[in-house]
Amino acid sequence: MYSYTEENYLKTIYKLSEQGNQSINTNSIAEVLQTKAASVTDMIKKLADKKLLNYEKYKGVALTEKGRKVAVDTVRKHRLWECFLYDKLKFGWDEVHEIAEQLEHINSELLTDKLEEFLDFPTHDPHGDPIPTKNGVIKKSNFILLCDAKPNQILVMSGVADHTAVFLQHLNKISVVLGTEIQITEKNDYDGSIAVKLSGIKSMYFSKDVAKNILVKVK
Amino acid sequence: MYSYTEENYLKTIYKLSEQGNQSINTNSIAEVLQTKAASVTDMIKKLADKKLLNYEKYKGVALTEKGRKVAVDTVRKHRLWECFLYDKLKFGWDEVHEIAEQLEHINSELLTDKLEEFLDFPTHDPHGDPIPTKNGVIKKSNFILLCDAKPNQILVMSGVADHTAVFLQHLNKISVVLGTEIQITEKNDYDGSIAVKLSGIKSMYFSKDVAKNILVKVK
DNA sequence: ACATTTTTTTAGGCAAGCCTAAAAAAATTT
DNA sequence: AAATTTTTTTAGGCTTGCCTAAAAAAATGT
Ligand SMILES: [Mn+2]
Ligand SMILES: [Mn+2]
Ligand SMILES: [Mn+2]
Ligand SMILES: [Mn+2]
Repeated sequence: MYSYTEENYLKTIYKLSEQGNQSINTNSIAEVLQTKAASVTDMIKKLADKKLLNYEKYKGVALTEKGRKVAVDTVRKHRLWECFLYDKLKFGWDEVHEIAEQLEHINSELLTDKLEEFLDFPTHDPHGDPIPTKNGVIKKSNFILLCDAKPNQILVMSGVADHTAVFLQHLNKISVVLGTEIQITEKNDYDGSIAVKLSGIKSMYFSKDVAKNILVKVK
Repeated sequence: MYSYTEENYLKTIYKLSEQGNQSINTNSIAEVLQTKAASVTDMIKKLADKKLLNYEKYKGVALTEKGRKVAVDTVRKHRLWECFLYDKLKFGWDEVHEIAEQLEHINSELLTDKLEEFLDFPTHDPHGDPIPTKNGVIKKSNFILLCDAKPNQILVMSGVADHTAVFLQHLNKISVVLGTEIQITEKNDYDGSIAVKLSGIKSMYFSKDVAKNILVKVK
């Protein structure tokens, strides 16, 4: 139906608009897709012709409902494949994204549905991100940043704000995975670092850089 | 490494050369790939530049060892994915090929290896075709055509010569699947049809068209 | 308000992969 | 051996998606 490239543009625009931005500008799309602004202008004209987004010269773009559906479906496939790679093939959570970038473009509705069933209808991917339903509904997670959480509560590690492999590998190293219980024992205003207790036993310090990229919910 | 299109050309040339043809001509490639001879000439020049095949004007092409390796690896991925779709996702054997045509181009050696392990190192795909090893070794099956088999022996259905969905669906209809035991009770020279007994009980007639597309081995 | 900087678009061009029509070579028929 | 048919290649052109350089518009600074 849509090309690999078209799906990637739509997905990028969708993600940028989820990050608050109302209208998405050319340069930010170019940056995410590692391409040039001129190429973005070319493509958004084509996507606008296909009614996948609304575009006014010099005013940025916004997805139409049709475009949003394609984008969300691509995200759905991406996250389902990440679950498959993580749960079934035993890839690490730092390895799944790159392969899912390829798999998300496989075009077969029946395959997506059967995959979902095979995985037992997962609600979140290995990074804690919600999996959109077949109808394009995506549940907004109410996770908070660990750096914004109150001390002493028992928090459950539920997602990441930084999806890079290096960050995920760092979390492996410090034994923080989805489901790990975290209790903030002390907050340092000076550098934003925090002292935590993991699983009620292991005491550690997290730098601000780490604390601001971990998503938690109160148990 | 190689594009979707390049892999498809190499796979097609490989399969044509497996079918006996020593040197592969332009028209036969065009026919399989549903394209024009002129497009084939374009592409084989590029593949020859990349040392994936040897090409002499008007003389046809033959894969180099490098080209054969790419082709066999694509076949390996295709058949492993067919196993996944059939064994794990419960697709019918008539449905798996089309989706595997997409999945075979996913580029990750680690993925292929982990998939193979997850499937418990299958030796044959859902159509009875052998799965090449990681090093490119492909075991030649010594199956014979049902129409060439001797009467009264107990034969085991082991593969198909016709891979089309309609033929596979017809086999479903007449309850012939991989592993079904077939005994020829009578051969009719006039029209090539045969009388058979399935699983030692069910008597049926197979037309020549059916009998010549079923591969069996003697039990 | 005007000048400068940044962002975006336009213009023109390139590679991959495809096409049709025409030319050239090879194979077949007479 | 010559004529005809078939196969293959060449020539030229199209679309997609990308690029650089230049022009135009918008945003920012003074
Ligand atoms: Mn991902
Ligand atoms: Mn993810
Ligand atoms: Mn197949
Ligand atoms: Mn097969």
